[in-house]
Amino acid sequence: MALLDQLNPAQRQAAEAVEGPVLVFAGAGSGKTRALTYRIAHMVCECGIAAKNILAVTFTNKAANEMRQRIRSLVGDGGRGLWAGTFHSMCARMLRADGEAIGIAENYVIYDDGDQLSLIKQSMSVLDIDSKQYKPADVLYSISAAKNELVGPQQYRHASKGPFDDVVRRTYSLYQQKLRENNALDFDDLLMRTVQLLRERPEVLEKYQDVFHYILVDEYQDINGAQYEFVKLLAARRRNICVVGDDDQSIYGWRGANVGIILDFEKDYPDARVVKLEQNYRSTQKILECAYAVISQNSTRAEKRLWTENRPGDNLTQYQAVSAEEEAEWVVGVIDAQVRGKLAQPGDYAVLYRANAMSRVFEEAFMRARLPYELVGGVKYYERAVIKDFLAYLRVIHNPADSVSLQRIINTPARGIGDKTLAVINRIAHLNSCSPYEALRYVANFEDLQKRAREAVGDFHVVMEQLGEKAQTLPLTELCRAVAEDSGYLRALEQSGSAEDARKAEDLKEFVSLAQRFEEREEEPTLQSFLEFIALVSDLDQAEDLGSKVCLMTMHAAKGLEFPIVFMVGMEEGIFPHQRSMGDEYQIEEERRLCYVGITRAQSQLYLTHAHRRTIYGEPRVQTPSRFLADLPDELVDRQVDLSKVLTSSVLGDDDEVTEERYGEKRIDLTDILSRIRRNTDTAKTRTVERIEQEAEEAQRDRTAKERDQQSQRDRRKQRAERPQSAAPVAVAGIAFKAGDRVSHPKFGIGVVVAVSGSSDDLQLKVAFPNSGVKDLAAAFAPLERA
DNA sequence: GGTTATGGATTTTTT
DNA sequence: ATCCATAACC
Repeated sequence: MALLDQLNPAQRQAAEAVEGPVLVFAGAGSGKTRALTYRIAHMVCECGIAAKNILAVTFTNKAANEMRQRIRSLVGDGGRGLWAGTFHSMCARMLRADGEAIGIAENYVIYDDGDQLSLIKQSMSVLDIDSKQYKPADVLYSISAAKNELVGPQQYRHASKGPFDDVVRRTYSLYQQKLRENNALDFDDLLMRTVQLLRERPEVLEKYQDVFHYILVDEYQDINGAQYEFVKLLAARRRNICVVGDDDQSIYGWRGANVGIILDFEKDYPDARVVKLEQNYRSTQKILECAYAVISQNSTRAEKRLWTENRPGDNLTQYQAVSAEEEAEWVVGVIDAQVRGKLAQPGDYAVLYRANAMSRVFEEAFMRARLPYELVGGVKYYERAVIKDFLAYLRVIHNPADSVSLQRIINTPARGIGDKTLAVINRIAHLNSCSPYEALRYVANFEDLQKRAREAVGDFHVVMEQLGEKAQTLPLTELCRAVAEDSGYLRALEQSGSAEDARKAEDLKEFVSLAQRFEEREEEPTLQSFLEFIALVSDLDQAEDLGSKVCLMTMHAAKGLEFPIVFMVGMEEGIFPHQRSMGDEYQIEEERRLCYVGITRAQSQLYLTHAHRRTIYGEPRVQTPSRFLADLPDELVDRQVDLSKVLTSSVLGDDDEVTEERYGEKRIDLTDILSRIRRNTDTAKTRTVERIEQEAEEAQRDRTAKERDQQSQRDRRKQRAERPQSAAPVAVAGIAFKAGDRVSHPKFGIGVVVAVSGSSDDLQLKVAFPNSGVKDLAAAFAPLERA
């Protein structure tokens, strides 16, 4: 049993409970993936279970790949045949194989959000619904929510029947019909229709039940109704179902995830074994304590508490900036100082924000400081217009019934086929009850149209027909090249002369080489498998050179990741928690979970910042610190609240913030803030000299150790989490300085303390000044003041 | 049929 | 502020 000896007792329990229903609560940083992979390895190597009888379902391709890889490295070829995939890819596969039984053609295409929206708009306009009064996006959202709960168009009845529900119901029916006509499924259909298949075709269900003897579901807190039913059906016979998740990290409720499902697991399976992974290997004690202080405010959660054998660590730092710009400057200043002082590398940092819109001011600050950064998320590769255009060509070739794609490309590049011509095409399609693509061939005889338009359509049709022929014979890459050439799209981009189009042309060429790589790698590189891959695998080209740069991302995007040093920025009411969540306690709880996720990303240091004034949608506003900041225990946070900022703007402004600053729901007046600040300074001062010296020395030792350390970057990160170099506070003339502090010097101006060394009598500070560079200063003599 | 003005809204986004 | 969509233009 040497295999499982490498797990802690709780992890081991999770791995050993092979038979029957198992619920694993896996807290942040508790070694969940480790427990899971060892569990599977144990099943294969020690229980004699064939890998091909195990199904591991995840939400992301990344998670699925990671699982596959780690299993392989544990058990080698024994792991061959393991079913590891996302819900959507498993469903797509099942529908491809058996969908015909419920009327799904084998060459169906998968519609993404954009495609869905255009089909919704199309449907609404047919139904003569005013898209100003009812926003298509809202309607789509409701339809999606219905599908996630397995409510079909017929059953769609809302409890509160209003005009909006009526609109949704009517649109829903037509939308589904249009999907059928286009031989398309949207993301939600993949799940809903698979459940339909399994419910209506017992022989199909049995077939899969006979394959998947053991089922494992990751991130179970994020599951929606359809996914729940899918898993439940597959597991019904053998009941070997192991689900893993953390209700405290459920942050996708707005996308249909239902935390209640994980909390109800024991109701579904009363004999379930429940394992809690509560030992955290990631963060310092203080970080975990703060995380708990926040999350424990939530009322609906399974009680559990992370603990760690890691060191207590540094206090958290809270910083109040004057403005969004100064907030970014401060964050970048701290990072820059620490990096220059060799306390950390850019890849050790993450800047986390609530919404992508906040990335910009940080990008600008990082650019000015010439610090390498990486924007994670944002506009995705496959969502770029060029790529979508090109894909639309491929999709029409594969499935001519796809009218959404046809509409996208029929005048891309511009060939003089506008709305009017398109309307004619649609009318012909309607009259002949054929698809718009088939209608193309009749346009030539349609006298209503100008000769020019008819010829343009004819030419386009010929090109597409020829490409369709080529698709039968040419391998994928060649086909892609032919499409790029014959469509005239590449030429149009190259000839346009604009820099933007030149970049698009490059993107397009890059996409062709991506197809080539797919062709070389895949066993069956058909057009169909390629399109499916693109639709379901969005994150193939991520995570390579990440690691040497500061990561900028949303807190959602950070889930599952860890960083030695984390900045959570924009900690203000209305931003975090977000304005649109503030009305509803349930949504506030999700925001709080998001805050918990953010905090638990940090291994050794955590900074929380908020701006006193911020321009939102072009309107300058005075901001209130986030209620989540008030949840943090005072003794664990050094709050750098600059009273002069508050006072200045309060005196200048005439709003009701004049005498009070709000900390969440607690209203406190300025004298209270003053006393808080004093208290915090005192805490810093009362640290014994020995203690401080010890920390400073430790930091120094770590630094020298690091020089020798030849481990890979990854290992280094880990180590830092366990024994991070501390920015040790040092008491000088009654003032505690630590790395990251802002100081002011009469000659050099404002700077940031980068490193501290020496004994209490002879303290040496390294201070980075933006204009004068890094200076070595003796704390006892240099005329330094806190800035 | 393509180009510029106006109005409106504006989170998060594993698939 | 800025992006997007529709509308009124050329």
